[in-house]
Amino acid sequence: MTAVSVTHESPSRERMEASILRAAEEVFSQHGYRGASLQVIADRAGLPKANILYYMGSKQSLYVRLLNRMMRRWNEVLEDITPDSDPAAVLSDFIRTKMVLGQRYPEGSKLFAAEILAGAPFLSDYLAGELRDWVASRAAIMRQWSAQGKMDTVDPRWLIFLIWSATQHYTEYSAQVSGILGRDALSEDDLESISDFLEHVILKGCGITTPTLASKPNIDVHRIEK
Amino acid sequence: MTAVSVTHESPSRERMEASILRAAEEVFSQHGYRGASLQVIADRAGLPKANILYYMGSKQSLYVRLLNRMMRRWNEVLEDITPDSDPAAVLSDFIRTKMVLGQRYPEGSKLFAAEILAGAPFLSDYLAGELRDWVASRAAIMRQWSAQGKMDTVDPRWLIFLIWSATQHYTEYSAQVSGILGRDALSEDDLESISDFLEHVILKGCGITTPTLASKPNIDVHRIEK
DNA sequence: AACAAAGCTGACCGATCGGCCAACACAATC
DNA sequence: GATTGTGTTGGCCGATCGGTCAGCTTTGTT
Repeated sequence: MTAVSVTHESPSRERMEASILRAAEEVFSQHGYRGASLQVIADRAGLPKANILYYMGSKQSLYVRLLNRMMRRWNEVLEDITPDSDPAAVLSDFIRTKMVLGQRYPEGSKLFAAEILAGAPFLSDYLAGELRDWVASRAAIMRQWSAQGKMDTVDPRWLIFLIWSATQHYTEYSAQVSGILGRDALSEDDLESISDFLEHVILKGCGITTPTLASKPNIDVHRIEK
Repeated sequence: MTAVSVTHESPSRERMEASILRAAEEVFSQHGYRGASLQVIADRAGLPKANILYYMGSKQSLYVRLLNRMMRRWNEVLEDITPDSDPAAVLSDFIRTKMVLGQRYPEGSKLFAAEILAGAPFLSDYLAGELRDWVASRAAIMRQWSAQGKMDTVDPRWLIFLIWSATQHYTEYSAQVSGILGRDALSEDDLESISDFLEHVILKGCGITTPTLASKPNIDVHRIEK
């Protein structure tokens, strides 16, 4: 033992666990909890199956660990929002951050999607607890924006769901999107174009006018607001 | 043999197959192709496992049959669209029809979602063929709408994806939605409210003004942008 | 050098997987 | 009443599932 720390792990163990988590995320995201097998995960990580269980204990604890990691990654979003915030800036940032997160963690996003599809057996507490509170608090602020005339009076919960679904679509349905577009993956330009489109439609659709965006033409012209 | 027909099946066989398909759709939609087991499907249908294979041949042919059935159900959508159509009417109908279809076939929608998540192993040909053409033809018409000044110049492909994702979200993520809203399922009023919201935001966001909708209030405010 | 602890893995466990088949039930035809 | 074709199913097959364990190697401490 090199350090007195009890909680900290050795560097080699960390590296090993990271490679297992990476492989497991790929397999779970494609086939869900029941459809994934430890043997396939082990093969993809280049390790014997018993080694996976040595580090992770069980299939379930490995899966739960991946879920928790993904939930943590999403927590950075829409944190600093107040009744005094500018809706245009906040929602634009929300949309773009979500798009970036989806591109940064495609497997994690799909993992989450598969968990929800299965009926959220491991996430039901989180959804009805933490996440519900998160939505409720943001919705309350958006309602104040509407009352202040900063935007149309729309149900903020539907707005949040709209942004979630529209952005996640491009990671979780990447097979469909790339099949239709005839590309293997989305390019940087595609992502920029999509983000611009979503910002334009959603902000305008919610009646959010912004001086910084007023001069911005729709989509087909290349200009950045200043 | 009662009838001369070769293609037609006996009523009892049809009833049996229908009950198998119903049970299989539930299981496949929750756990995906690999995660589903014939034993579970058989139990849910109240039949011995061998009976499933007698009627369906194999797990794969049962799965493919469900996929094809779901693709057929979706074909009714956005069929009658021309450059002369009214974008407001067409897109409003598109949004509402998609919402209704999602509610009518929730398991089928989830089945499709799981297939895409897995990388669309059984649907890649369909996506890159039929569906791509479908999108391309609709997109071409929408571009004409833009050229005619009927709507903003946006990429119609992103618009189609937006409507797909926003509507499908409420069936495929029903576990998340109901967890957050604290309900077991969405009510009729919820669905009406969501449809109104999506129509409002998307049409307005695309710069589509409509006389037929002018009398319709947005959620609560009586004013439509001019 | 001796010992202990941690890392590692082949072999094995009972359960379950998709699929096959022989045996049987049953109705219609001759 | 014998024959034939369809429906039905228990039992079995080899493969694979998640998980355990004994026993090996490697590393660190004294």
